[in-house]
Order: sequence, then C-alpha cells, then structure tokens
Amino acid sequence: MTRRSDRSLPRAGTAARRASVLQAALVCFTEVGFDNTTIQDIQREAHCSVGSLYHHFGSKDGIAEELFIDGIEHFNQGMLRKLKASSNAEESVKAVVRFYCDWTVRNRPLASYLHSRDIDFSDQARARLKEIYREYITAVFGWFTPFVARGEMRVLPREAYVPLISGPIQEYVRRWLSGHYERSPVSLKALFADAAWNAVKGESRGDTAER
Amino acid sequence: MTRRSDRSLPRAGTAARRASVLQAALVCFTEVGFDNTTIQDIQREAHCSVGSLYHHFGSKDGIAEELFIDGIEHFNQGMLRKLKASSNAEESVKAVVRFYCDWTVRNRPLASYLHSRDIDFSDQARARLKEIYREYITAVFGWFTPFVARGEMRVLPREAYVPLISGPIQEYVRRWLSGHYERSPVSLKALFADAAWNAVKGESRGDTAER
Amino acid sequence: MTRRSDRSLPRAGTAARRASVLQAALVCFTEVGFDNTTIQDIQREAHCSVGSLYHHFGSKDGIAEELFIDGIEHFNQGMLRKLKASSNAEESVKAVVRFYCDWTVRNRPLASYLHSRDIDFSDQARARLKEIYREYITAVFGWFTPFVARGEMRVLPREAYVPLISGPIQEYVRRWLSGHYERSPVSLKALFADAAWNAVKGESRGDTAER
Amino acid sequence: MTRRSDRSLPRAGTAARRASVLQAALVCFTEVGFDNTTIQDIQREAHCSVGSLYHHFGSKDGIAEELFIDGIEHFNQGMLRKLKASSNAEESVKAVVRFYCDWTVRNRPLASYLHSRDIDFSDQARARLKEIYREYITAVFGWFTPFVARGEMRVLPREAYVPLISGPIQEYVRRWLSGHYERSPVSLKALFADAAWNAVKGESRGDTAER
DNA sequence: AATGAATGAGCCTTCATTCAT
DNA sequence: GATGAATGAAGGCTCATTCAT
Repeated sequence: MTRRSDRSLPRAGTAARRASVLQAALVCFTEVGFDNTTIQDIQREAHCSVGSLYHHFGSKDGIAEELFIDGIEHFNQGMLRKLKASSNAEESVKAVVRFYCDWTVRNRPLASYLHSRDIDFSDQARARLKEIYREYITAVFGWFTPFVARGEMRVLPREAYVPLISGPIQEYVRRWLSGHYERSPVSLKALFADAAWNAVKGESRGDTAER
Repeated sequence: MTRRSDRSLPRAGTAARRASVLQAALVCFTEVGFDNTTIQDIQREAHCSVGSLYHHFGSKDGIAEELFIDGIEHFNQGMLRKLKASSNAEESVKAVVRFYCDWTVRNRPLASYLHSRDIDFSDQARARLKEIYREYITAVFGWFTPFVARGEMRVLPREAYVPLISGPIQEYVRRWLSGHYERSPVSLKALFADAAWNAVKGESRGDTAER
Repeated sequence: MTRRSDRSLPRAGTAARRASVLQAALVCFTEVGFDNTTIQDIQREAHCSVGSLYHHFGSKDGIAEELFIDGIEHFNQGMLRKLKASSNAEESVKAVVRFYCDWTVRNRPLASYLHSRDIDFSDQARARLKEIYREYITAVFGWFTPFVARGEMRVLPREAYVPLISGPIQEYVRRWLSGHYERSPVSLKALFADAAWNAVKGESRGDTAER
Repeated sequence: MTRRSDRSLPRAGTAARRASVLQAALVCFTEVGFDNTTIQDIQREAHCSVGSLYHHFGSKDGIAEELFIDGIEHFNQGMLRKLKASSNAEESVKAVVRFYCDWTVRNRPLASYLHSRDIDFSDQARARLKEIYREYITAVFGWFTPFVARGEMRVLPREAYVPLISGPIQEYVRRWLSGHYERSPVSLKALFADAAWNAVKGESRGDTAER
C-alpha cells in the first residue's frame, strides 16, 4: 500500500487534498491578506479539518511558502517557455511584457499573492526562493546576453534591464490588482511592449517600423 | 506637521510626544511590518506608556494611518514643488523621476512603509487618502496637460503616463528597498530619467540631444 | 512476558512487536517524561505505524501501564529471589540494599521510569498495582517477621522498616538518577548495607548507648 | 506614582495578585500535577484573567519556576535557622530530621510540589536553582565539617551524609505524601532522628560491633 | 496627561485517537 | 495485522484595548 519509494507523491487523495488546501489558502490570502487569514478560514474554505492542514503542511507559514514557491515556479517556467519561442531580440523583449501581462490576467489571485510582502518565510524557504531566483535570472540573462553582444540591445548596467523592460507593465498591473485602475492590462499590452523595446533596443538603426 | 527638527528631542510637549511615537512606529513597521509590530513595541521604542499612546492616537490603526498620510503628503508636496520649478515638458518628466529617486533615498524607512500593502485603513482614513490622491493627481495632470496639448508629449491613455514615467524607477527602488539590489538608485537616476522622457516625449521632432 | 533477549530483533511476531514498542516507550519516557512523549515519538522509535500501536496497546496510557507493571514485577521477583537466597536476618537486610542498588544500575532507564509520578493510571491498572504491591509486601514481611520475633531485628512500627532499610540507598539512587551525583551507587553499596543493618538489628548485643 | 526604583515590588495590589496566583497554582499542581493543570484552572482558582497571569509571570513554566524557587528558599532558610540554633553535632543532625518532618507537615502541598519531577525549567531557572543549591549545601557542610573534624561524626564520602541522615525520613514522607502511609511523619520523628544520629555519629564510644 | 495592570476574544498549534483501505 | 490520513477538542499564549489611579 503506497510504495515507500516516493514520500512526496503519496496517493492520489493526498495530492488532491494538498491542492485544495493551497487553492483555499490563495482565496483567503487574496481576500484579506496573509496575516488576516486564520487557519480556520483556510480550513473552512478547503472543507477539511485543522489537523489535516497541519498533517500536510506543518504550519500556516508552510502553506504560504508552498503556495508562493509553486506560483513563482509556474510563472518562471511559463516565461522561459515564451522566451525560448522567440526568434530575435525585439520579439523576446516584447514577449516578456506580453507574458507578464497575460499571466497576471489569467492568474489574477496568484499574481496578487506573489506581490505581497508581509510573509515571514522560514530560512529554508528563503534559501529555496533565492536558488529559484538565481536559476531564473541566470537563464533569462543567458538568453539576452547574445543580443546585447550583437548590438541589437543597448549596453546597460545589469540591474537596469528588468526595471526598464518590466517596470511600466508591472506598475500598471500592481495598480490594477489593487483596484486603482479599471482597464485590463491586456488592452495596454502592445503599448507597454513597444515602450519596453524602445527603452532597450540598440541605437544603430532608425526605428522605423515601430507602430 | 511637527517640524522634522525635533525628532530626537522628546520634550514634554504634546506635539513632540506625537512625533516621537510616529517615529518609533516607523522604526517598528520598517523592521518587522505593521502586523508584526505590537503596541508594546512602539511604546518601548517611543519611551512612553501604553495609555499615552491611546490618549494621543486612539488605536494602533490610528498611528499607522497618521504616519501613512503624513508620509504621502510630504512626498506629494515635495513632488509638486519640484514640478512647478520645472520650465518645460522634458524637465518636468525628468523631475518626477529624479524626485522619486531622491526622496526615496533620503526617506528610506518612510518610503519602505508607504510601499506596504498590509494595513487595513479605516473608512475615514481611506476616504482621506482618496481625497489626497485625487487632489494630487489633479494637480499633476493639470501640470502636464498643456504639454500634451502642445504636442511636446505623446497622447496616451491616461493610465499609461504614470507607469511609463515612474514604472522603471519605482521597480528599481522597490527591489533596492527590499535588499535585492545594492547600488543606490541615485546612480541610475539619469538613466531612468532619460528613459522616462523617451517613453512619453512627442514624436514630432528628431530626438537629438538625448545623451 | 516477552523474553528480554529479543529486544533488538523486531521480527514479525506479535510478541516481538510489543516488546519493541515497550522498549521504545521506555527510551522516550526516560528522555522527556511521559507527558512530553507523543505517540508519534514512540512510533518513530519503534519503527511501526500509529495504527499498530493502538492495535496492540489500545492507548498511550496502556503502554505506560504495561511498562510500569512489567517493571515492578521484574523488580519484585528479583528482590524476592535474593531474599530467599539469604540465610539470616543480617544477610537479608543487606541483600535488600544490595539488590536495590544492583538492579537500579543494571536497569537504569527502567528504574528512572518507575520513579516517575506523573502518570494517571486507569482504575484497572491502579487496582492491579495495588494487588501486586500487597502480594509483594506480604511476602517481604512474611520473610522478616520471624527475625523480629526472634529478636534478631528490632521491634518497630511496621511503616518504619522500609524507610530505615531502603531510605538511604533510595535517596542516593534518586539523586544519582537525576544526575546530581556522579559516583555509581555500587561504590557505596557496602556502606549503605551496613547502615541499614545497624538501623534495624536487634539490640541484644553491644550497642547500649542507643538512648 | 509608583517609584521607578524597584520594578519587582511594584505596588501592593501587584504583590497580592502574584501571591494569589502562586497559591492557586500550588493548589492545582498538587491536585492534578503540573502537566494536567491548565492555565484556565489556575486562572479560575486565582480569580483573575488569563492576561493577568501572563502579565505577571510570562508563562505557565514561569509560574511553576517561581513557586518552586520560592518553596526551596523557604525550606532552606528554615533549615539553616534551625541548624544554627543547635549547639552540638547530635542536636544538629536531629534538627535536620525534625525540621524536615515538621516543615513537610506544615507545608504539605508545597512539600508535595517540591518532590515533583515533571517540570521543564528554563535554563535561567535551572541556573538559579543550581546556585541556590550550591549556597545551601555549602552552608550545611560548613556547619557540619567541624564536627567531623573533631571526631564527633564519622568520616564518610561526602555524598553519603545526606542519604544517611535524611534518607529514611524522606522516604517515609514521600510515601505519606502520596497517600501510601496514614500515620503522620511527626509520630515517627524521634525514631528517625535517633536513627540518623546513629548512622553518622563518631565511633569513639561504645559502638564496637559495627559489622 | 500619564501610567500600567487588567481583560478576554481569538490565534496557532498539538496530539490522542479513529477508521477506511 | 498494518498503515497513515483524518479528526477536532483543548491548550498555551498574544495583544489591542480599557480604565482606575
């Protein structure tokens, strides 16, 4: 009964339970924030007992961490996939903006949660996140470096690329997520994608076909 | 609101006491966040009694709200002052970026606090903030509208201006505030100011003097 | 009850499983006490499932009771054996002290557990213990009564014999078990045995100045 | 209002509250033991709120520790007073037994509590207890050393004195406290006092046939 | 205005026990 | 017999807030 070989994928029921808890937690966190969500809130939303929560996740923080890490990885994987499907610098830069925009709209609650800053991750989780971030950033920069080398993109301080490319769309999305802006990010996607490319494209050729 | 000069001089006066409490609260909020700060933390940091805190601010939320509103007003006033000292579109746009950058670096803890999203403001405070925001945005757009009308700046959806101008610097600052970036925003100020202007400048004339 | 020899051979047999659980429980109780030991602790130490524990012992208290009763019976049987191998009053009294000392040193964890006072036994277990104690005390007093009758031992209130004979060694052992004393009880065995005999021996010979 | 000079003896009401909590805790611990006593039990018995308990003692362990330390100090002080009122070796030894007996009977619940072994003291409390014990044992041995030097008491391994003198009465008291013996320790006080003296008195006079 | 003891609702977590597989 | 996910009552503790002094 249940092979000993894999502790992290026990039986079908277990995985389903875990997923439903994460889903419930996401709903709560999005509605009232991590600190204002109680274990009981999650438990009621997930239709399970307190004990079950602790059996699977160990603590409230444990749930938050797993949800966060899962979310980040989902985003990162999607982004890298899009990137690798692009064939040149311009397409790549624009793909970043478009994906950011699309993913956020399609995963609004998760996106909102990933923006929160009030969670005290355990040292272990923090280490894990750092590693995930490192791998991601390495892959992304690995992708763009050749474009810069070939002059298709400007040479800039390393820390400037992300803010220049993603800053505007992120700022817009942030305000949209908190309800300050009504209009869906999707309707401004092209605008921000163009702006991103303009901000980082190489300076050699006349930018004729931009709009 | 309470001159900045007496932060470290807890005289017996009411105003001084209030200022020292706000200062103490800011320290706590910055260190561990609003939810993880207790009334006792603030009280100890401010060298006053619990009762005194309640006498002056009514509640924990009251402190957070006052601190937040004071901070926003301080920022807005400074920004408008800088704006009004600019003489054309380009200078204005760049002034926004520069001020955002400078103010953040000079008021790092306060800036960090203003970025937090985990405070449940009272209806009253929310209304107040909305009004402040409305006034501010009205003043800012009032300033820029003529430039757009004259073609010195692009015509864009209203919600796009702020993200395009402030998005990159804000994104950079956010990462710097949370410790992900080392380099002071000040060293990238010019870069982001130029980028902001390029993103919103009118398209008529050749952009010669760009760098 | 389960031969001592198979403690480290968790064969599939029921008896072996029971023994390994009792052994595991003893380790836990000794380390952190009954109340601070969880079923999970025992289960992990015994390499078995929670369900198995309950299948065999019914409850946490059930384990503690069985362990306690087994221990007491083991001690009592050993003591009576030693007593019956003695041929006179002096030897008998000294045998009590010696056995107490030897058994404790040889069964340190069990001895430590038998000294604990924080277990709420079931009525049934309490009755069982009372009966065991009654039988034991009857046998012991049955053994010593003739010596007292013959004047080889002092006539004392019934309750005074045990404290006078075992009190010192027990006190020493208690402190040794809790780590206050370093020196093994064995090295003081002869001293306490002599003292015990002096405390209860008949007054016929020599020792006039007793008052 | 309340002088700043002494934090540990705030105002009359505070001391009274603290005392009543300790008293309530003692009642509970004696009745059902430390682990089976809940904060609510103490709170109800002391007629105060949960918060008040924590305001004054910090934790359940904190209450237990303070009660324990207060008890030990009360006992030690009484013992040393009695000792110093004795004028020779015999009187001193017997005073130890008598005081032990009297104090236990007069402070039965406290005595019972001091015998319990199931409390996890904090490192700080443990250090405090160790120091208290060290001081006490130093004072006691300081008192008896001259008698041994003068030959009025036997020369024995240092660890043997306490068990020989106090062992029997302690053993009796322990059983009496747990309800196994009915007869008050007081009625056997003289008997155990004599036995104690016989066990440690010098060998100069008469008592030749010791082994 | 200041003080800090008192209050108690509510939180996170533990853990003995059950039971479907 | 064995397994371990599920259960939920109960526990220790926190902390914003009140109020008598």
